[in-house]
Amino acid sequence: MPKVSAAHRERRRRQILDAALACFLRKGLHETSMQDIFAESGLSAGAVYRYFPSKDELIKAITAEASAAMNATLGPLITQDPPAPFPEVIAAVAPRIAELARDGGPLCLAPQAWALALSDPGLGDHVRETMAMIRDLWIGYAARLAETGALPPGTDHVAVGKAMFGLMPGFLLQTVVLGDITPDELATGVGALVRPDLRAARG
Amino acid sequence: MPKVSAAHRERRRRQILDAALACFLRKGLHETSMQDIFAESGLSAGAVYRYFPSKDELIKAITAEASAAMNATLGPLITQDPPAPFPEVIAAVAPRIAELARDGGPLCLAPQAWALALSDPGLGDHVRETMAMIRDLWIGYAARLAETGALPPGTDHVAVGKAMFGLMPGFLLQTVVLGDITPDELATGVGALVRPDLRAARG
Amino acid sequence: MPKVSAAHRERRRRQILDAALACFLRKGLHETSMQDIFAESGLSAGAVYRYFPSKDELIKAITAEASAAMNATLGPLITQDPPAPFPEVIAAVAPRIAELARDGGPLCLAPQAWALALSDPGLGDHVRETMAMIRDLWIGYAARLAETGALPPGTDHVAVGKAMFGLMPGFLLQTVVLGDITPDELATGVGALVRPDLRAARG
Amino acid sequence: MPKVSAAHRERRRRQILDAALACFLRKGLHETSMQDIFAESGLSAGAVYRYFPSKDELIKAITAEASAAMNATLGPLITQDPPAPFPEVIAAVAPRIAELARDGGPLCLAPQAWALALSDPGLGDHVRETMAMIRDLWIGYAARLAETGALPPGTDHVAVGKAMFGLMPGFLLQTVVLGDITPDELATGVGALVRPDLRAARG
DNA sequence: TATGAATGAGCGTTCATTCAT
DNA sequence: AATGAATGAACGCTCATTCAT
Repeated sequence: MPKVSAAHRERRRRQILDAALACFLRKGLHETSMQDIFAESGLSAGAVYRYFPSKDELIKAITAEASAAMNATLGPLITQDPPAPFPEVIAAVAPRIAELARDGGPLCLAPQAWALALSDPGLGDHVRETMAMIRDLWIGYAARLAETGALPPGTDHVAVGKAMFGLMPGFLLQTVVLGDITPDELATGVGALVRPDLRAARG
Repeated sequence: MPKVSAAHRERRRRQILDAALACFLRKGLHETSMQDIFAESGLSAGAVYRYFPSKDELIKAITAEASAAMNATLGPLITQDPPAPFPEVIAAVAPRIAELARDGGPLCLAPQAWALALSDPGLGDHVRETMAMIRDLWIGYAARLAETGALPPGTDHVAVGKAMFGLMPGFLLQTVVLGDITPDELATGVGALVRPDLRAARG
Repeated sequence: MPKVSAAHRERRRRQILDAALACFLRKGLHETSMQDIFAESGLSAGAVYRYFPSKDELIKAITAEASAAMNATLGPLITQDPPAPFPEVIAAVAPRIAELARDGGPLCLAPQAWALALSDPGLGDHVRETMAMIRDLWIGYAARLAETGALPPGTDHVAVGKAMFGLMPGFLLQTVVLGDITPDELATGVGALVRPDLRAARG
Repeated sequence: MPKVSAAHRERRRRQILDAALACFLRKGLHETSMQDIFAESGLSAGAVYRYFPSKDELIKAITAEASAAMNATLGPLITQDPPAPFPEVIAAVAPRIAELARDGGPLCLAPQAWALALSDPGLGDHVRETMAMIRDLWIGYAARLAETGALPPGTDHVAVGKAMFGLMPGFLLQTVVLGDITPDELATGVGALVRPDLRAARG
């Protein structure tokens, strides 16, 4: 019989996750020490370690939340059938990404997570899976586009999906690193680039 | 009057830079210790510190080399006037990026450099400048495209340049993290996406 | 008036002691954490601490059980009067020790207890008392041997008892550390060493 | 070309080993923290770790010194051919052991080393090897005794050697734990126990 | 009686950097 | 110019123990 309620446990978990996110955003993943997180959360070392067995697990949990947010944002917009025209999707997705990436949003950590994929084998797998999952959303979208004839017959929808997905890191990077791109700007730029029939109404 | 020749100093610098790159690629920027670099270079701590006053400077020098390589690759392809059609540029740029990002190429470090921009104020400025510089190449290319009429009059060439630039991090990431994209695939995907007049011959 | 029956309390005590012994044998005294014991016993921290106020007390209780087992084994064999011949005693004692020291027997902990005597003042006294008590058994045996004339008149029976006792740690150590001595071997070796009249029948 | 002389390095090593020995004797192997050793030696963490890569290696080095001292003491006394009579050997060995075990002598650590053999796999092998090596000295001695006829033909000299070796831990334990045995007492006790022909002059 | 969340000092170890030689 | 021994603060993590429930 648990000594504290599941709600209490969940609150503690959140408390730790919130503190960790704040620290990670402020100082970076590597530069944040566990002591920083203890201080930020107001909890002791032991308390934090009861909920997360290692710093890596904490990072995993935080990045999982970020990718879940990304999925939740992206999913409804690009899994609908028939698919919305590409410029519309970009115009819808970009502001959501910008929102998640502004000022302490969890997407600010994405570039650090990408870096992890290259230097930390353990966390790397996790990052790779997450990235692949989100890209699959785009590939699926491209497939639907092809099916509905918005892309010419014989189009390699996987290649198209990879290219579409590839716009997102670029936008995110310009948002969080350079800070001088707006969602509208992306929509405008992409709109000016793409073929007219991708702009056509659905169906 | 210098005690050793400039050539000797340059050789030493290279020796250190090569060792640092090897270590950074193998273990990551944060995970590489200065002692790793001493060992890899065969030099003593003092010797390395004579040439680079801190680990940060070493990272800066390495990332500067990577961005110089990127510039050197990109420059000739997109600064020419009149500008080449966009799909041709992508088809030319993608293999060069893939080459620089494969298997110990310096571009493998790019995601780690991006991450630095968000967590390390000192190195961040450097990364930001570098990134802005490369993006300016794309914005200039878009401007020239607009001038030559390949983009409709009134097109926001800055937005277009930002979107074009944004494809590169996405391609790089899929190359180094997921490892399952080819330059051809990017060219195909982008080709299927862009407007017919962007594909027209130059002039 | 007790809230739970003495039997219940005794059962709990055993449960804890059994778990502690299992842990101590598996990981060693120092390497075993209290949380290991909580897990092994299936009890909570609070429950264990209700029965044993500290890890030291748990160790004391475990080592007391081991030395009680040793006493119970040794006592009947060497306190009888008239005393049995020394080789016979060794031949009887060695297999019992080997049995208690094999594979999870409590005597496996003896060397760790000896070590404690030197590094932990609190537990040290307990170990010292225990050791002295067992040695007194041997000194008493030597005294009786002297009385019955199996040792020459004027023999320093304390010195003889100390020497006899001293064979036991050596045998135990070879059993649990090297694992390549049999009780028979000890009996053979000692038999070949001792004076003929110590081998004579009693009385 | 080394920056400091080999002599300097050896002095540092000694300084660390001496500090470690002092700490280990005072507080025990487990209870001594590396910080204790830094403080006792007057050196920084980094300095100590330059010479010994881990606490385990420090313990190995210390116990190796103790066993080397034991070998050096025992060797000349029991490897001579023809072998000295057993009581003489005991009378010669006991005071040397007592000396090494008194008051900060390295043999005080022996029981802790034995304990390690049972709880620490890494250090355990080292302890086992050491113990076997010393026991082999006794087995060799018993073999020579058998050859010279001091033991009856057909005597199992391995068993005799194991029994002889076994007296040493017992004596050591009584010396360092109980502190109430003298080398003379051991010699007396053993002398009263052994067969007359083992006391005969050599050859 | 029993729970188990919480504590926080302390652990072994690393590492960027300095400086006497 | 070059060495490499030395520094010492900081790291991620553990653990015997307590106490509100």
